[in-house]
Amino acid sequence: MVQNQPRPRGRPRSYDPAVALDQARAAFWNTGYAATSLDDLSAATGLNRPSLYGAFGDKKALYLKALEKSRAETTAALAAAMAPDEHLRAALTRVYEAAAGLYMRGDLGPRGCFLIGTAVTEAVDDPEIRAVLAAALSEIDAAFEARIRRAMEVGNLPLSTDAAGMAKVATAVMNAMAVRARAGGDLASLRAMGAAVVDLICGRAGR
Amino acid sequence: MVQNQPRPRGRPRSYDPAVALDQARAAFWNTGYAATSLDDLSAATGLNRPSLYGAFGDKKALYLKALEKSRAETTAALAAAMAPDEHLRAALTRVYEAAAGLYMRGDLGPRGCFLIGTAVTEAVDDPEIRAVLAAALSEIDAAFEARIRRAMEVGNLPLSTDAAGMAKVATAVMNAMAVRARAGGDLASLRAMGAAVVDLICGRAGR
DNA sequence: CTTATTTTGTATCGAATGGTATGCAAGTCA
DNA sequence: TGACTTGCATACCATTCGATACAAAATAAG
Repeated sequence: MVQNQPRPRGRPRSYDPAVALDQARAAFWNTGYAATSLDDLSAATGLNRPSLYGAFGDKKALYLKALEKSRAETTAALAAAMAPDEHLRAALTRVYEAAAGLYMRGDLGPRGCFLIGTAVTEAVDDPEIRAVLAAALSEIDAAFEARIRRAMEVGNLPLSTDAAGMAKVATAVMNAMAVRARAGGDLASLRAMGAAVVDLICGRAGR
Repeated sequence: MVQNQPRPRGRPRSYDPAVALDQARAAFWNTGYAATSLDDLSAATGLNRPSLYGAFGDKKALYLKALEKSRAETTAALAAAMAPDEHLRAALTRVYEAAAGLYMRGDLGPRGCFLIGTAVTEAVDDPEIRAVLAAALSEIDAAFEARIRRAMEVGNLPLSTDAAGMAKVATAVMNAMAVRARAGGDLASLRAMGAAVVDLICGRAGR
């Protein structure tokens, strides 16, 4: 928290840039990057076009800010969820339950994960978007892999486990849950998918 | 093959609609539905706009035809790949190897699966696209599940196996491979992901 | 040949797009 | 108070968008 910051010189802005960014992201989230117009973004944020440009730059820059925010939030949330010392099964279950719940939210309908739902389409043609998406995926992989290695050290998983491969599968299920949410899948189906991969990773007996 | 069909009345069309549909799909595949303009489609197919309309209807109808074709091809290919009587491990390995190879192709760069790469973004706002995507996913699930059940009957998997859940995980990895391809992942990484889930499903020993 | 029928190419339509110039409003600083 | 600085709102710009009207071209039928 920055305190006692001297009031800037000119007219104060009438909105909170962080809030506006979230609102813009919500608009992108529903309809994707290409199909979301500046008018849509203006309506979603309450800012008119010139203010949007002043605050975030052009449409692409605004989208990249939203994308980067999602990447950071996802990585942070995942790290936090996997931190506690408990059984791997408990950690993974909590992660997938949380993901399923988050992915089913959305004003217009369940909209999954922002990265999967919007960046994947743009990634082929746009190197910047592709780079952020790749970074996010690799960070998610790393978080799962680190947690799996911890479980191996503690003896919850055999030492012969292919931690990297298993982590990729764990990430895959998270990504696929986001896909299913956008495809209209119900919460129970998402949860079942999470439970199934937890059983595969931790062994079904471990219940 | 329909033979001896009487030549239709008016001026013959100078293109093959099936080829044109594939070319249009290739354009959508790269940049997604919203970002692909009619000019792009016209350039990709060699048809001018009026001919596109005559052959396929408006942009949305053209996209839906491409989407439906992808759904049908995917389902058919999957059914064929899983038909032979062999070990589950062999069948799954072949499926993932084939998927990885297909997903890494693309004129502009690896572009994954058409359904995942283009329909997921549109699905929230468009019920028709969402329905095709949901149908495709559920058909893929069903194909995996049927194959897993066969393996259970033959004794390749324990009878206590959660076939439906396992099938969802199998689908998830296929979907995630498509995501990774668009995100710039290399072929080896895709193959590793496939191998990892095969090990998880069939047991690592079964090599 | 003429006529009927269908496709193709050009040219264009109105609307929506991303982006911006300009003047007014709301503050701080001296 | 008055100069200065910054954000806001209206109006506008050129371009691109999806879609179509219309006439020339190509073929079969009569």
